Amino acid sequence: MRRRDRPATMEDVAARAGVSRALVSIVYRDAPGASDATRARVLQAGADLGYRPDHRARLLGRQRTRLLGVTFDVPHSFHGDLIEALYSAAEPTGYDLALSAVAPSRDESRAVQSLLEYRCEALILLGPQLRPSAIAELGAIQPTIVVARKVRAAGVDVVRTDDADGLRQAVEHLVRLGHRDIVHVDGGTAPGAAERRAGYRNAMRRAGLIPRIIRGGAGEEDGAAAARRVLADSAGTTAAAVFNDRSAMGFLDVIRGAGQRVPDDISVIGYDNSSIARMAHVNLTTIAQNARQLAIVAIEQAVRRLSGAPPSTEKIVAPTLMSRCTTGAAPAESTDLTGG
Amino acid sequence: MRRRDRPATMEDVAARAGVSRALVSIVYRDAPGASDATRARVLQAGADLGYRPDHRARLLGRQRTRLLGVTFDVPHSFHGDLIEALYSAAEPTGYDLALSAVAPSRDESRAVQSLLEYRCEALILLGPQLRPSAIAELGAIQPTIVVARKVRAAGVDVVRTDDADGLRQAVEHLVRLGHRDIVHVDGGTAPGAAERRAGYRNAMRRAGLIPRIIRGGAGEEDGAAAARRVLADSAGTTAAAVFNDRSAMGFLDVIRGAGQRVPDDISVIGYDNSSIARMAHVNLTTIAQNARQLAIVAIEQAVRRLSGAPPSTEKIVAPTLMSRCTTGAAPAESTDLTGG
DNA sequence: GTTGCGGACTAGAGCGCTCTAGTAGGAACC
DNA sequence: GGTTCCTACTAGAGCGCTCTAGTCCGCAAC
Repeated sequence: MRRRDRPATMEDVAARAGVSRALVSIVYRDAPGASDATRARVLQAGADLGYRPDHRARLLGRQRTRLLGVTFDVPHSFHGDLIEALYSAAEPTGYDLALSAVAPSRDESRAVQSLLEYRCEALILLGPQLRPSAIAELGAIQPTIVVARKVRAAGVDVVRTDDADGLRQAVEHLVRLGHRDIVHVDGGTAPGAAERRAGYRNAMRRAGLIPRIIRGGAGEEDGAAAARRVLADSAGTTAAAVFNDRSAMGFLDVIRGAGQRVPDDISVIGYDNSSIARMAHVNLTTIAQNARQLAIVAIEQAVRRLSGAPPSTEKIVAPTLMSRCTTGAAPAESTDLTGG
Repeated sequence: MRRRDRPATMEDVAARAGVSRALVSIVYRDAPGASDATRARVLQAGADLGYRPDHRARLLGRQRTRLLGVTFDVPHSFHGDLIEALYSAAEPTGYDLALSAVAPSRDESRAVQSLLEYRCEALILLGPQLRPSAIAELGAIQPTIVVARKVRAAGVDVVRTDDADGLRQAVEHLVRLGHRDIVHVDGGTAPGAAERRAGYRNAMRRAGLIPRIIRGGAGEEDGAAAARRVLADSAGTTAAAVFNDRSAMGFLDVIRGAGQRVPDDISVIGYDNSSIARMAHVNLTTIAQNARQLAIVAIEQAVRRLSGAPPSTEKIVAPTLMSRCTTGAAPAESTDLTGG
C-alpha cells in the first residue's frame, strides 16, 4: 500500500485525501478546524496508507515535548510496580513517559543523559543511587522528582514512603496482638534503615515498651544472624519487626530451624511486600509501600513544577500493613513472665 | 550560561566556536573532516554552553534511526535480566535500544505502537502475549524478533530457550546422582510446558527409566497439590523435576511439612533460577535461562534482518543447570527397592 | 451592497539536526 | 603556471511534523 519503501508521511496522506498537509495535522492532533466529513476522509486515507504519525518529528515540531523521563533499576521489582502506576497516573495529565533503564552496563548518569537528549521536560528518578550533589545538579537544569529515596538536594522534589510510620504500624500491630517484648532487626546502613529504627523506637516508647534493636542488614544472612542472636540472648522475645522481607526470610528460617513455631511462639513482620512475602507458603506479614500513591504524587509534583511552581517540601506517603500468617497473638505465659 | 531559556542548539555552539553548524555536527558525530584543533575548540564551546545534542532532531535528520524497539513486561524479573543483556549486546553494533513497557494499563499493542511511532527499525518482543496473527502482522511491517516465547508466525524470528534440553539436563543430573524414580510435575497448559514434558519423557526413556508425569501448573499451589499426590500415591519417588521455581517452592513446602528431608529423602529441581531460588536458605537447584546468550542472539538476528537477510529458523539457546542444595544422592535403600 | 464574522482550509516558516555538494586553499607534480 | 589532489570547512536542502498567519467562502446584519 505504500508508495516508496519508507513509511507513509503526512504529505502522502494529504495527497491521497486531496487536502493540505496542515489539515492532516489538524485531524491527527484532534485539533479544531476540520469538518467531520473531511476528518473521516483524512482518517480513511491514513488508514489506507498505513500511516502512523512520526513521533520524533511531532516532538521536534512542538515547542514542548510533554515528555516525563523516568529512570528505573531493572532488577528492582518494586520499580516495576511504580512504572505501572506512573503510566496510569500520567495518562490523564497529557504527559507521556519515556523510560530509561539503569543496568550494570549502563549507569545512572548515562540513563539520565539519554532522557535529557530526548528533551524530557522533567526527570523522575526511581530510587536513584546518584550522589546527592549529582542529583542537585540535575535539579538545577530540569524539574527533578526523586521517588523512593530520601535525598537532601536543593531544588529537587522528593516523594517517598514514610518508613518511620511503617515501623510504627508494625509495632502497633504487634502490640494490639498482645506482644510486649518486640525486637527490631535493623537494616544497618542501608537506605531507609535510620528512619525505620527511629519509627520503631518512638512507637515502642509511646506504647510504654522498651526498644531493643539488633544489628541486621538487607540480606537473608543478616536476618539469620540476628535470629541466632535472639535465640541465644533474649529468650523472652515474642515478636520481631525486621528491616525487610529478605532479612525476615533468613530470620524465619533460623527461628523455625530451632524448633520455634511461627506465629505461635514468635511473630515476625517484614517490610516491602515483595513477591517472596506474597508466596502462599511464606505468607509473611509485611509493610507495603504504596506504589500507586507514590506514582500519583510524583506525577503531580512533576506537573506542578512544569507549570512554574518551585520545588516543594518532601512529600511522604504512608505505607500499608499487610497482615498475613507470620503474626499472631502473643503466647500467654510469655506475656505474664516478661510483662511490666 | 545559556542564551535563551531553551537549551543550547548546534547553532549556538557554532556561533560561539566561530564555525559553521555543519562543522559542529561533524565534531559531535565523531565524523572525519575536522582538524584536531577545531574539534577541541568546538567541544569547548559546547561544554561552555552546556550543549547536549537533541536526540529527536538527530533521529529525524538521519535517514536511519538505528533504533531497536524492545517491549518488556514490567513485573517479569527475567525480562530485567534480558534488558540488561540486550544493552550490552547492542552496544558494539551501533544500534540503540528504545524501551516500551507493557503493563495492565498499557497493553502490548499500545507498547508496540509507540515503538513504531519512534520509527524503530526492528522490534524485539520479550515474551509477547499477543496473538500469533498479530505478531505475524508486525513481522510483515518490520523485522520482528520474538524472545523467550515459542511462536509460530511467518516472517518472524524466534529466539528462545531450549526447554526440552532444560529438562534433559535436570533428568540427567538426577540420574547421575543415582535417582531412578523421578517424577515430573508439569506446567499444565502454561507456555513452555509441552516442551518441558517432552524433554523429560525423552530423557527418561533414554536413561531406561519410566516417565511419570503429575499434573501441575505455574503456581505454588500447583506444586503443593502435586506433592500431596506424590506423598499419597508414589512412595518410592526419590526425585522431582518441577515445571518452575514457584511450583517447586510449593512442592518443597508440602514435602518438608510431611517430615521428608530434602535432599536426603527426596531431591527437587526447579526451573527459572528466579530470585527465590537463589535465596540462601532456599538454595533451590534449578535450570537457568541464559539471558546473556538469548540477548546476543536476538540482537544478532535483528542486525542480520536489518542488513536485508530473510527471517531465519528458530534460534534455540541451551539453558544451564544451577546445582544447589535441593538435589543430592539418591537414598540407598530406595534405589534397591525401586530399581529395575 | 457592503461589512463583519466565523468556520474550513492552506501557505509556509520553523524545530534542530544530518548529509550531499561544493568551495577555498595549500601541497605536490609535471 | 597549470592541473590535480587532499584536507578543512560551508551552504543549504531536507527529515516529518506543528503552528501562526493568513485566504476563501457563505451567511447574517445593517
